[in-house]
Amino acid sequence: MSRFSRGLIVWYKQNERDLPWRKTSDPYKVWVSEIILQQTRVNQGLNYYINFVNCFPTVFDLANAAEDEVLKQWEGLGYYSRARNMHAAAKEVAYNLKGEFPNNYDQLIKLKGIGPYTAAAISSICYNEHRTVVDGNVFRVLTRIFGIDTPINSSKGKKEVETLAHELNDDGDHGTFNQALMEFGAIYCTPKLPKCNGCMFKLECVALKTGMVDKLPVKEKKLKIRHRFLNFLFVIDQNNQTIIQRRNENDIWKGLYQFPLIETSKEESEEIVLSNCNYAFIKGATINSVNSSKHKLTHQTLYIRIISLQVKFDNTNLPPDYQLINFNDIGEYALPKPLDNFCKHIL
DNA sequence: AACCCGGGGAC
DNA sequence: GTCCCAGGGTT
Repeated sequence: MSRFSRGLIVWYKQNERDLPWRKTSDPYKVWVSEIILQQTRVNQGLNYYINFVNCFPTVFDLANAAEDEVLKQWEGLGYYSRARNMHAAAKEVAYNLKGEFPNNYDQLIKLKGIGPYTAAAISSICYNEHRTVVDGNVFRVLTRIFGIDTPINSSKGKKEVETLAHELNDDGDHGTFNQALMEFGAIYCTPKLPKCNGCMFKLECVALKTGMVDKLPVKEKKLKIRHRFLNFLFVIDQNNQTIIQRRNENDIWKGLYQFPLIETSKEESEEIVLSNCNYAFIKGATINSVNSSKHKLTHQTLYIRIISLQVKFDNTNLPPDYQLINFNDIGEYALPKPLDNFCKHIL
């Protein structure tokens, strides 16, 4: 076995963080941790992991839960398809696989929400299958140490790093190697200000020798940011009732709940927004207040406006798919972050 | 291959 | 403001 893998694993055993999913061999819990940590830093996902496995201790508990319940646990974490796909996969495991979690890469990757990374992670960590993970950390560490300047978001660059990583994963403990490589990227070989001075690879790192540390990995293509103008109507009547609607379209926040929405293509005044919408329940309503905020996502900038309206509901006018609830029960529904912030603010 | 999907932390 | 995080699904 190579000096690289041996040294890395020794480093890991001395420096690994104390994290709950490293103390279990239950593939269900390892799976939950891997899904939560997709595109999510450990510090952001840690409490969600603890709450999630507490709420759904086994794959049967998750399978038997309602989707709204699962999404409520996921509220605020983002990328909600992870929760929906994990719920669907839990049903598959519980009902069609008799609760026995797939124990190899080829079966794991068939489950919804499990792609090449997660299948490699679970199969190597739980079953010591010889699979190698390639995540953002692995891309960064290996392109720097080996001086690879092929764009990592090209298929050529991906394959180059995958092949290298798999060759380096030549110690017998493949799961530990994978976790060590990712941990090294997360703690030492960070995107900004990596700790090159104390790095165990400082003598051989091509990027350090050639002054390319802050240039690698190379990524081409910049994404365009879409601007959207979301006007929500927070209507409330004398009995503290309000209207919500489940987002079921293929868009951000699918499966979460929102107040009645009027989306415009550009900034509009409240008067224009209200006059151009055909919600019957706002007839004769008076504006209590208007709350504006900007919510920045990776691919979209959302200009959020929440118009609070005092109304008297005429139940016959409630459109289909809209629900009348007591505002005191709003906490039972998973809300997009900006709406959750609003509700917490006015309570 | 290109695009979509959240939220937050570090700088 | 910029970058990117223990990625995956869809088209």
